[in-house]
Amino acid sequence: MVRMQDVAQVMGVSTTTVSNAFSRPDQLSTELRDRILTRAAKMGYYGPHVAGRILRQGHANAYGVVFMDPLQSAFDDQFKIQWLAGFSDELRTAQASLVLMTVPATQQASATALRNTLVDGIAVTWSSHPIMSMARSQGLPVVAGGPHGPCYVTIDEHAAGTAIAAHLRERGHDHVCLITGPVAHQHPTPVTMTWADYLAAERPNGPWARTQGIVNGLGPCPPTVAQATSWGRAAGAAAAAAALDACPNTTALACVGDPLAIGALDELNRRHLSPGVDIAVTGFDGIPDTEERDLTTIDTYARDQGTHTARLLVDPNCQPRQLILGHELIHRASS
Amino acid sequence: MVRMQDVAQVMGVSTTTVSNAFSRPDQLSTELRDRILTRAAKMGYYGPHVAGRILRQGHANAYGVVFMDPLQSAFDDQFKIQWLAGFSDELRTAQASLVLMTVPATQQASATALRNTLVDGIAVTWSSHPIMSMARSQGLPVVAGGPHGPCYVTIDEHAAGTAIAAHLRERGHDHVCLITGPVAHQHPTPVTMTWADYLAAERPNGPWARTQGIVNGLGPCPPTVAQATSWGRAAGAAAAAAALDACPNTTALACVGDPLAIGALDELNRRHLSPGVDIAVTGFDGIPDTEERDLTTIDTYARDQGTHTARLLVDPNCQPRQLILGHELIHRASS
DNA sequence: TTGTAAGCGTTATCAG
DNA sequence: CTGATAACGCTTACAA
Repeated sequence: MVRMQDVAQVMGVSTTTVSNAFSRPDQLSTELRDRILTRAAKMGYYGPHVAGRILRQGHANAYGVVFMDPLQSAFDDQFKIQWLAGFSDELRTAQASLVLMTVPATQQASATALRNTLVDGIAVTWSSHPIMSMARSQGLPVVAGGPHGPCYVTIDEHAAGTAIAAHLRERGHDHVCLITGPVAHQHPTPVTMTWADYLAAERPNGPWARTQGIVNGLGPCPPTVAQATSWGRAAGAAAAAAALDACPNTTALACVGDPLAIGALDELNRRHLSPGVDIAVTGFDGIPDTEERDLTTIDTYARDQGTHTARLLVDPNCQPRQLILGHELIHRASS
Repeated sequence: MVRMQDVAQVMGVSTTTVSNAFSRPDQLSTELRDRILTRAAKMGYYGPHVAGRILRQGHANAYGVVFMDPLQSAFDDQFKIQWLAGFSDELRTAQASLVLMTVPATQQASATALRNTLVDGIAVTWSSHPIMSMARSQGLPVVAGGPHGPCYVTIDEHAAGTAIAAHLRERGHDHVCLITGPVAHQHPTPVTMTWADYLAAERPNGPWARTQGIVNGLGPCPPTVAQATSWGRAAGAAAAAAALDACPNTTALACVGDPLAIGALDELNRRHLSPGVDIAVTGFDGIPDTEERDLTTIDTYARDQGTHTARLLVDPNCQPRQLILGHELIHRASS
């Protein structure tokens, strides 16, 4: 490998001058700089070695995004995709690198990840992960995807939930079924229950705030709950089926995520029921697919959340550091 | 910042011993190791600094994946998503980091990217990009996504194209329209033409091999060509509409990518034509959506391609280094 | 405008 | 099992 020193030696100048030729053009004459650059190229020297620069400067200009599961599950999630697109674009304009980290939610895995990854900060897309506190205690900047810690980007999930519930109430729905995914407990098949039972059984994990928001917005008419086996579309269809069978008088399905809601629409199709006419369906997040399916939902501006997260990471002086972005009710034919 | 040396000094041992305590447990007594580790933790030392290690060892244990466009377009592409999932899983088992690089296809951008990114090798998902030769000339390992250079992972695109064309011929289709995306030239609206004209007008970029394979497989009945304005679903629908209007006797639409084909199915729906009965439609790549739409396609095993690419990158001794993986015709109702 | 020299934090080698 | 020493390749005060 040819080093900066080699170039300097051949040219009969100091390494400083060669360094400047590459990184601080204003520190030497254009003429000398050009000579150095062309000579370096001829010698097979293509510029300062990244590792050396990083060690010296003390930062890598790279930021990590933490996902819990095998990446596949993140890519199946349009919300995360949109979020990542925004995040990535912002990093690119800042000339920074993006490192994708898949880290199981354990102390062990978090420690290993932090010891093997060279980044100047990390973003965690959803709620809590042991890596968050671990990174913070090591002095590594962290931007969270929920209202935890000193720096985060989120929306007012509770208010958003309330808004969509209010939308349903205005339309006279007083037999709502809430369709949600696995939170603390995972069942092998969809389970239906009363809100009171659900409240007693589950822990406030996952999108708890939006769930509570929906229920609060429903006011005096607590929903029944159908708990799907995953947050995906097929699981949503199965849960909708279970809900409709268990509570035939249901007039609306309030889903805690868009994929669940799209699955519910699938199930209505299968039963030749018309969404928005026979039964209302609402989603949550505003992923692109909701438009085609004409699904009423809350747009949580995933892309913007990603953009702002990157901005906080790149610029430690960016204020404020606890961002609660807006959301928007998208009223479509499904309600 | 607390360094390894500080720990060594406090403990009254050499830095070597502290280093060993973290990285080579067999080089010292368990008892001493434990004392060092607990003491280090107490001092706020969480393990060797990544940048130092990287500089010393000469490798970063990180690998880059290069995308041309803003990441959004990569995420809209299910083939790339699947590919990336396989790639990522393989890297994870190798304990290596994954760096996402979005690099416009210019010399300038490629040079900048290589100078700012710390990776031990890169993968380029499709065909040629200036960064490939640039990286190789700098001694950085490159795995390509097409049959170029010393190391690549691909399938026999020509054979795959021939296979799907043969499938159509067996079913008696002799008025096939080939639907493809923009290759060298981009038109503002879909354009239809004869194969001869297309051949004369376009350069052998993009998925040229699979296109030629399809045409060869069609044998004595050259297709007409409809060139869509992008590789996406909506563009596929528009191109299908143009094709059906221009050539009413068309009996089959052979699409060069699955999204185009799904768009074509959309258009058939709109015209109340039945895929596989009134008109045959075929796709290419075998993305997950094809199953639901009952689309005949070629599964190119995107995930496997990603996995093998990562393996070649991680293990420079892995042989052979020019992989042509298998593909499979998936016969469904659309033909 | 250019040069000198001191690190940045680690690990490999080799000797004890 | 432990320690001294020499890189790894670069940047940046500071001095000339």
